[in-house]
Amino acid sequence: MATMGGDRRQMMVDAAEDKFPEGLRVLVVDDDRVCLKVLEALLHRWKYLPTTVMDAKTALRMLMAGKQQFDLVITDVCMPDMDGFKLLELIRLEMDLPVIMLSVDCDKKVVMKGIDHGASDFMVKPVCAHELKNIWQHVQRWRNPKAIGHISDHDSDVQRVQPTTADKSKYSGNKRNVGDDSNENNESTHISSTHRKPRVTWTIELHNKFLEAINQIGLDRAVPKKVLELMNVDCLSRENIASHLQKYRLYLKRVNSNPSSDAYERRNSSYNMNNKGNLMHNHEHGRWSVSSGDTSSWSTNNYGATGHVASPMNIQSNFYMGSYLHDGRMPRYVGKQPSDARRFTGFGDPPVSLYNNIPNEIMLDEFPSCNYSNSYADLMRGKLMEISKGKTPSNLQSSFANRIVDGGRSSLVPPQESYAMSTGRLPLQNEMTPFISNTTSVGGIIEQMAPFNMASNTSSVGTMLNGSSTLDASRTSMKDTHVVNSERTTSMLHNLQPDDFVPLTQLLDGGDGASIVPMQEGTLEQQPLNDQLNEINAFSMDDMFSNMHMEDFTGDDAIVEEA
DNA sequence: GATTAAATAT
DNA sequence: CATATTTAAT
Repeated sequence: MATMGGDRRQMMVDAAEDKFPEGLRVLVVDDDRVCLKVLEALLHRWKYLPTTVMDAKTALRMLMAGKQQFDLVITDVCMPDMDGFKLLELIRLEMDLPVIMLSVDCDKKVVMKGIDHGASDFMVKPVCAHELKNIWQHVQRWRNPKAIGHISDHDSDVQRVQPTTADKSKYSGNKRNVGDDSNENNESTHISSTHRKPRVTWTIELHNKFLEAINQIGLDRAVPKKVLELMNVDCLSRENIASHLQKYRLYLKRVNSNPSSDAYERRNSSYNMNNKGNLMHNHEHGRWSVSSGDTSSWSTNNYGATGHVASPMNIQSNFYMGSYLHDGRMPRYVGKQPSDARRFTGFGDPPVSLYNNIPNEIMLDEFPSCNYSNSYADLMRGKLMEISKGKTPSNLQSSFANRIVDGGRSSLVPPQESYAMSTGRLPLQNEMTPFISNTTSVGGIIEQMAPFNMASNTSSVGTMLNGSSTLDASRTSMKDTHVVNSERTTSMLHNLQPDDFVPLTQLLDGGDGASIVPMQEGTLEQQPLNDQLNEINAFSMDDMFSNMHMEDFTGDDAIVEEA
């Protein structure tokens, strides 16, 4: 990190050897003058170089100034202008420094709050000299988590709360997102010893990359390391991949072995498999999931709000290859929600066009036709109506675009995806200003979107994808994704994803023979290519309707109700 | 209170 | 590396 200069480094080296480092620059923040003085004196005694400040804002300014480089911050919790937690939060967000909290209050909650927010330690006032002696270890551990074990200090009644996991953090990885000013080469970035690694959110893009890699390597030969290499996403660690791979495999297993999990799917399997479509199906706990025969489609929000079709039909050993979704929840990534949200807000193309000549009325009627006249359907209908009339549904706000909301929890999203990221938990969920603030409406939006989507899906079957894609098609770039059938042709499938989605490339593979995918035959290939614009719609509608007719809906209803 | 994604441990 | 367990989130 920035604070580590040449001799700093040496210092750390010394520290690693357990040599007591001298001259660590400590910024002490406390509105209590006496405390400040005492701390200063004590720190001096241990050869630290303390700088004292009486308020958090000034402290922050000093820290931000950059000029002054500090190795460690000690801050009181209770301060008038800005409390220690806030300061801690900001520090976490903007820089990479260990912070020790100080408070007269040794209430467990307070202590935990500090720790949870990323404090390296929590000391209860009054602080004794010996407690300060080894604070350098925090610096060291912060910088190099694996180097040291425990901070040795036999504290009095000081509540040292240090997650055991802390010392165990291995692997560099740690990509601290925000403002990771850290320059140094990897190594330097450490993880807050006291913290869990930031949670990685597997966005659709990421997953697509993941799938690409898998496809390239072959499911059976895919190992985390290779996948990681192929993905070439630098914020991921091998562990992240391993974890995801594990989940993915479990998903595949489940899906393959337990067809019953989705009656609908079974019934339509043939369609499904070939299809281009993702079937929306079930969901658990009120969540919809998209199942597809294709790899890249996912629902973006918990309700399967978005469908993407992109599909490389590359088949992995089994048709399911791609579909990630798993139980209804897997794809809950919200990464691009914004786009989707935007899509529904009504700007851009008049929704009407989405349906390509099909009167809205019909659409509207058809969809809910699934006889449930439950509020959901109605709601949807309402929404759809609204939208189709070019209105922006009241509750859909565009402002929501570009926010990353992960059901309230924030996660790290690789920068390259240009998402705001947050540290594992630093960003207090409720006050995480910079990136995810004011999400209040977001939840609502998502909720609102759900019905809408369902509506489209409701159409039965699935369609989610289709329904959505239709929408997408109309307003998005219509990038084409080349899909190579195992066999020959490269059929062009429109990538219905919103522009920002990373299109799947690849696929040609032909992986295992299974790849049949005659699929598009019916629709796609036979479709007059020149239909260009309508192609998609046609295709979507086709599916939609065929599905609708194929099924009497009862099945779907059942599914729906199941929820 | 159950379920899950992702992290972490084995 | 695979698999199991834990954690933190809904």
